[in-house]
Amino acid sequence: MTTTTAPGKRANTRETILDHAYALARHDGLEGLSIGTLAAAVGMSKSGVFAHFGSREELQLAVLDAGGQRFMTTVLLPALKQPRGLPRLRAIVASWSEWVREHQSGCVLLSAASEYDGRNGALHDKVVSQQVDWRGGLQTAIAQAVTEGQLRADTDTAQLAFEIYALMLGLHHDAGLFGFDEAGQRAAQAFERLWRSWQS
Amino acid sequence: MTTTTAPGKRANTRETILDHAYALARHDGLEGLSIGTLAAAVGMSKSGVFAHFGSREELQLAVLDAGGQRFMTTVLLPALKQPRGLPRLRAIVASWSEWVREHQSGCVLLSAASEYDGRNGALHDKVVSQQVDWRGGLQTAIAQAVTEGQLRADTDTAQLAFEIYALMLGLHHDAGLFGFDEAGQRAAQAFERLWRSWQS
DNA sequence: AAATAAAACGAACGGTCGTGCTATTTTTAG
DNA sequence: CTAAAAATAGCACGACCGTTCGTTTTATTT
Repeated sequence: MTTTTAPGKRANTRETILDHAYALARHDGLEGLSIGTLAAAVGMSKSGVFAHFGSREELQLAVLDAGGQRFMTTVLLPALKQPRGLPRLRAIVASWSEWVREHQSGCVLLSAASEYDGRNGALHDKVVSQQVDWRGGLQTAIAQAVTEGQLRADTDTAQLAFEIYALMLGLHHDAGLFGFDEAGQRAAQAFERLWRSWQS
Repeated sequence: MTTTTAPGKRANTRETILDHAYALARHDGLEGLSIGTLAAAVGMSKSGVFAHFGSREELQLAVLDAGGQRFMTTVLLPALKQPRGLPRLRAIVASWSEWVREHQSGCVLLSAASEYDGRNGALHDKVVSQQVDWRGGLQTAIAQAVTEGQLRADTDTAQLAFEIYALMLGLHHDAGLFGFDEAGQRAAQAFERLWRSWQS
C-alpha cells in the first residue's frame, strides 16, 4: 500500500515549528529567537524551517499570533461558560492568573510588549493591536457587569480595565522574580479590594 | 605647557561608555546591547570598549548598576525632601511617574526584569536584588505613613507596595504602547482611589 | 510505475557577535 | 625630557546570524 498521507503536511509541520518556537521565545523573547536554534529544536535544517516563513520577522509574527491565540483559548474561552457580569469577570481573572502561573518563566506576549513598545514595524503594530483587542474584551466583560447591576452604573470601563491589567502585570512581575505563591496571594487580595470598591 | 590631565581618565571614559550603553539598552534591552554597536556610538574601537569591562556580562551588569543608580537619584532622592509619610509617598509616585514619562520608549530596569526573570546567573541575581531593595524602600515609606497616622494602623506594607508597583507597571505598559497622556490620567485616578482606600 | 509537485536538505554567502593578542598611542611619574 | 604605565587601536579567531540557491528526498497525482 502506498502511503497516502493527508494533504495537511505543510500546515502540520508549520504547527510543530511554531510549538517549538513558542517554547523558545518564552525563555529568550521574540528578539532572542533564532532560526538556527529553532531548527535544531525541531530537528530540521535551518533552510527547511526558514522556507515555512520566508523571513525571521514573519516567523516572529506567526509566533506572536500563536501566542495570542493560545491566550484567548486558555483565558477567555473557559470564562465564557460563566454567566455574564461579575462571575465571568472573576473567571477571566482566575484563568488569567492560571496562565501567569504557567508562564512564570516568561510570557511571549508580555515580553513582546516590552521589546517592541519603542519601535516601529509590523511586530510593534501586531503587539499594539493584540493589546487593544484584549483590553476591549476586558471592557466588554466589565460593561456587562455594569449592565447586570453588579458594578456601579457610573463605572469607567477603561479605567477598571486598566487597573485589572495593572494588577496582572504586577502578578506576572512578582511571580517571575519572587515566586508565584506570594504574588498570587497579593494579587488575589488586591482583586478582592478592587471588586469591593467598584461594586454597586 | 605640557598637558597634565587629571588621573581620572579611565573612570571618565568608562562613564561616557556607560552613558551611551544605557541609551542603547533603553531601546534594545540589555540582551540587545552589543559591544560593536556601543563602540561605534562612543566613537571607540570594539577592543577599547571591551577592555573597560572584560566581558559583555560585566558590561551589562555595569549598565544595570548605572540604571539603578539613576533611578534612585531621580525618583527617591527628590522625594526625601518631602516630610515623612503620605506626602513623601505621593512624591515618590510623582517622580516615579515622571521617570516613566521620560522612559516611555524603554526602561532598562523593567526590560531587564522581564529578560532575566526566568534565567540564572549574575544578571538575574542583580535584577532581583535591585527589585528587593526598591520594594523595601517603598515599604519603608509606607510604614512611615502608618506611623504618622495617615494610613490605617493595620496596613500590610508589602501588600500596598505590591499594588503601587503594579500600578506603575500598568502606567509604563500603557504609556509605552498607547502614549503617556491617557495612561498617566488612568494611573493618577487609580492612585487617588488607592490612597483613599488605605487612609485611616 | 512514471510523472509531477511539494518539502526539506546542505552548502555557501556576507555580516556581526564576543573575545584574545599584539602593537601603538596617550597619559602619568620621575 | 625621558622612562614607565595605562589606555586604546588593529587584527584575527571561531561561532552564529539571516538568507539564497541548487539538489535531493518525499509525497501526490496520473
